[in-house]
Amino acid sequence: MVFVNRLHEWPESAEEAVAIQERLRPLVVLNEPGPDEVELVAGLDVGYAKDTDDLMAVAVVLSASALEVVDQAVVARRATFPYIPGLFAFRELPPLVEALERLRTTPDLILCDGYGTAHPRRFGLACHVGVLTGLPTIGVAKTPFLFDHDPPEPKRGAWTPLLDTHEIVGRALRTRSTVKPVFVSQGNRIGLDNACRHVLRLAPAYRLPEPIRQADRLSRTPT
DNA sequence: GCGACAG
DNA sequence: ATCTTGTCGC
Repeated sequence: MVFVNRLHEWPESAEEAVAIQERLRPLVVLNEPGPDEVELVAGLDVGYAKDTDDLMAVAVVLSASALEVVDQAVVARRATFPYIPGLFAFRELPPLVEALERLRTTPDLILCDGYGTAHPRRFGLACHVGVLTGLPTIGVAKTPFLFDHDPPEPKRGAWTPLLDTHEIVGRALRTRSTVKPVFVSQGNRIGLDNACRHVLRLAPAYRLPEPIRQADRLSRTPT
């Protein structure tokens, strides 16, 4: 089970949402190296229905050794916040929080689809989840947002920095040779080197790390 | 001012 | 995010 800090409320406007991000940002821990070995790793993802505001939030937990699903929770909900770039955590977080609370295991690490510190205010979804749970989190995104990067060498394991002008906010990490990289950033309580090491290890066969693949798969399951 | 912009 | 078949390549 994951205990989520409930001393927070959801915003009703974009201005409120930005204020919450600025208020919570100082609570993110970025100077911890993070876990060396992990036993249980969670993956989070949200699927959307085509013509409605219905969404499906999924939290799965895999064994780090065999990469097999050992726990899962699915929450179907109506979205309460619109998609706004930079604020999209507020759309996905309410059902994701509920899914996390419904798990019966406690992961050592959480992988989120989207960004952590690679965010206009350095407070993407992975940071937000990290602050609410106190657990180590990593952001894994499929596209670079506002940031620049050179293409990594076309070999699995190669990476280049993800840059906001001259500030490093994450990495473009190649998890499969000749395949478009994923974009990794720190969420909470883990360093960038270690985060990339875990992501690479958790993605032995496909572009996306297995916990996120499994969460994505389950979020597409009709009803 | 307009468009682009994690999912 | 979602709408979508076959097809090229390792």
